[in-house]
Order: sequence, then C-alpha cells, then structure tokens
Amino acid sequence: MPADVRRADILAIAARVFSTHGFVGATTRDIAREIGITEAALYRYFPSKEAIYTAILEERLTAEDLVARFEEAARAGDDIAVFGGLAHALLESVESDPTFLRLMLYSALEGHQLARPFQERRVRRLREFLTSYIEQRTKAGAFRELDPVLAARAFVGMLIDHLTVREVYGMRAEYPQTNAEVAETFVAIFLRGVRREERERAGATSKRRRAPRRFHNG
Amino acid sequence: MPADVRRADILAIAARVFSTHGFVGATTRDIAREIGITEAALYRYFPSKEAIYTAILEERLTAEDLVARFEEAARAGDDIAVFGGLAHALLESVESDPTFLRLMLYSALEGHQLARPFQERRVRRLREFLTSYIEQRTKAGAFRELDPVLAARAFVGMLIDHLTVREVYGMRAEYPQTNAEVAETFVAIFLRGVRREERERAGATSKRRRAPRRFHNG
DNA sequence: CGGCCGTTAGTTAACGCTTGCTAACTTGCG
DNA sequence: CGCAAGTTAGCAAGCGTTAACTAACGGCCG
Repeated sequence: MPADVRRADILAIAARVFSTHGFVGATTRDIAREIGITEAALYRYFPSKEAIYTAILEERLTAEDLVARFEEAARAGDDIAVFGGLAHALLESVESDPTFLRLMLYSALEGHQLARPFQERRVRRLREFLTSYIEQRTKAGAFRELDPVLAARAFVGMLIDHLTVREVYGMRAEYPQTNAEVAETFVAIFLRGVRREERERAGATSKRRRAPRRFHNG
Repeated sequence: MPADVRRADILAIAARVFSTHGFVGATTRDIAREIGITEAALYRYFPSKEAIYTAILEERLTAEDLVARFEEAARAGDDIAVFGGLAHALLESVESDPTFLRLMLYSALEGHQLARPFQERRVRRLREFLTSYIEQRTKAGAFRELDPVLAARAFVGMLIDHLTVREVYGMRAEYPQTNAEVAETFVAIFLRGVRREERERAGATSKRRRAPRRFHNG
C-alpha cells in the first residue's frame, strides 16, 4: 500500500480508537491491530503515539469551517438562517461522526497540553462569529440588551449538551426527536428569548440598558 | 487511623485522582501515594480498583438531591424560583467542586458499564422534574406549546455546557461573569423563550398546538 | 533483456518500565 | 497476647518503543 494512503488510513482508524478509549486508554497495539499491521510498521509512519494523536487533531481542525457558510446570512441579519442553519449543521455534523466531539472531550479531560491551542482556536471561531452577530443585531435594535458572550454560549450550549447526552452518554433512546425538530425547538426558544418584541422595539431608545430583575440574593 | 475514617479518606482522595485522570489513567500507586499509604494497605479496604470507583459513584449519587429544594416552588408555579434557583444551585455546586462533573464525563466516555445506571438515575431525576413542570405550565397556558423534553434539555444544556467549558476546558478566563450574572442571563433567555406573551395568552384556546415555522428542508 | 542495488513496507522478537494485585512479614494499641 | 493497620517485596501481564531482519519492487547500466 502506498505511503500517503496508508498514512491517511492510520489517522482515520487511530482517530476512532483514540475517541473511544482516550489517549491513555488507547494502546498502539490496538491501533495497529485495527489497521491490520504490526506496531513496528506503525512506527515507520509516526515517531510516537503522541505524534499520531496531534496529527489527528491538526487534520480535523483545519478540515472544515462550519461558520463560513453563514457569514452572508449574518451580513443580511437573517436570524433564522444564521441560528437555524448553524444548529442544523452542528447537529448533522456531530451525529454523522461523533468522533471529534469525543476526541475534544477526552483531550480536555486528560489535559493534553498539545490539544489546548487547537481547542481555543476552534472554540474562538464560533464564539466570535456568534458574539459579533449578536452585538450587531442588538445595535440594530432587534435583540434585547444581553451579554452577547453569554447569549452565544447559551445557544451553542443547548446544542452541544444535547449532542453530548445523545452521543456520549448514549441516551439516544430518551431523545428520539429528529435533528430538524431539535433545531426548530432550540432556535425558537433562543430567538424568542433574545429578540426584542415589536412594541418594545418601537418605543426603545437604542442604547438603553435595562437592569435584569434579580431573583436571588448573592 | 480508624477504619471508617480511613475509608472515607480514601474515597475522597481517589475521587480527585479518578476525576483528573479517568479510570484507566488513574493508577492505584497514584491513589495510594496521595493518601500517604502503600498500595497493599489500599487493598485492605477495597478488593479492587473498580470497587473503589463504584463506591465513589454510589456515594456521590445518593449524597444530594438538587431537585427536592424546588418542589414547593414548582407546585406554586413560580418560574423564577424554579429556573433561577436551579440554575444558581447547579452553577454553585459544580463550581465549588467540579469533581463530579468530570467523573461523569469520564465514565460516560470510557463507557464504564457500572456507571450507566448511576447516570440514568441522576439524569432522569432532573429531567422528569423539569419536564413535568414545563408540562404543567403549558397546560396552565403560561408556556407555549413546545416539546417539554427538549425545552428541559435546552435549559439544562445551557448550564452544563457553560460549566463544562469553564471547568473542564479550562476557559474560565473567557467567561469571567459571576454565577449570578450567568444564571440571570440564561433564565431570562429561557423564560422569554418558552413563555406565552400576555396578549397571546388572553386569546389562546388552551389546547391549540401551533406548527413551528420551518427554516430548512430536511 | 537481465542481473545487481537501493528503497519501501512490512515482519519477529525483545527491551525496560508500569500496571493491578498479592503473600508474607512488622508494628503498635487495648 | 491478639488483632487491626500497615509495610516490604515482588509477580505476571501489558505498555510504548526499538533493533534486526526480509520480501517485493523499480531503475539503470552493460
């Protein structure tokens, strides 16, 4: 088998093994056996177990940019297209291959110092896209005055947590809804939660910040 | 040191070690050294590494019932007390000791079959409490017609994901808001997202289900 | 065209070390 | 003394990694 094909082969299979057992739990023997070669052969392509791991992370990170597809909708201020599209894309992407979600969780828990920069870059991209979109819509008077960072986190959180419960905790049976239903419900809750109502909008001075009502002491 | 004290001591320290390295990554040598005894001594209290692990899970599960404190508020239909109180309690509890969150994540990823029943019991409790509260409020005409399971998941998801990002991914610096701010923002978004508006409420026939608007094809 | 040669893709076997776990011995307190 | 609590010392298995070797292939000179 030619070297470049074999290399890609190794990365794909190793990613699966790492994502199911973690870096510590996955053994080079496991990986080699799954591929169908010996461990020694594995070490002809990568100098160490860690090198395989970081190669996987690097590959996955540079692979796709979920956000790019929604930049035009964001410029147009199309809330449904931005949040609905993003929700749908995220749900479909993770469902079709939960490997990356598991990989990210494992590497965060294991505290892999090599994984940290990857995570930051990846998280930051989505975070900044959503945060600045929310700020834009707030300035336009369409959204209420809320911490845009927290609002973005709230939206992404619904999705990621739902996916985690379904794909990692293995509770698919408890959440049998289709991705379309899930996306619709989450987007509906979120958008109604952040949007200013029409009558509010008409009478609002654009920069007024309304103090949130307190419901506890501390 | 008396046996029962030592046993509790072991469980507390082992929980910390397991939560930072996972079941596979934590070694009995590590645990023993952290306690300040030898491995052999450890095996006088527990017959195996797994026995220590399951004892920890059992202990933590039966320890506290987060939900019980909010059952009265739920009967009274006090949305702010239920969701605000729950959000605040969850944020404070995990922040003061992220051990359990990490333990749950690790055990789900590692697929520990002993952990599965614990997770289900724990998740189900909160899930059923929130789901039935949301159903109750929907019947009362206070909430819009939404899938109550997904609505509950959306609320819990915001919180758990925020905590995961902060405590597991180590991104505390990116989310410097106080727990009170976080709880207020999330509860505000969620409640406005699920509540029926007053004018809607006045004219609504109580059982009407409104088809959600579609924003994609699939 | 044929025989040498370096390279490529893989093997077998084993190394040094760590793992979960245990038998046999020692200490100190009621 | 007698027993609970802890130690020393170590085993068998499994870990990441490496050395030494081999079969198959392609190019190139005579």
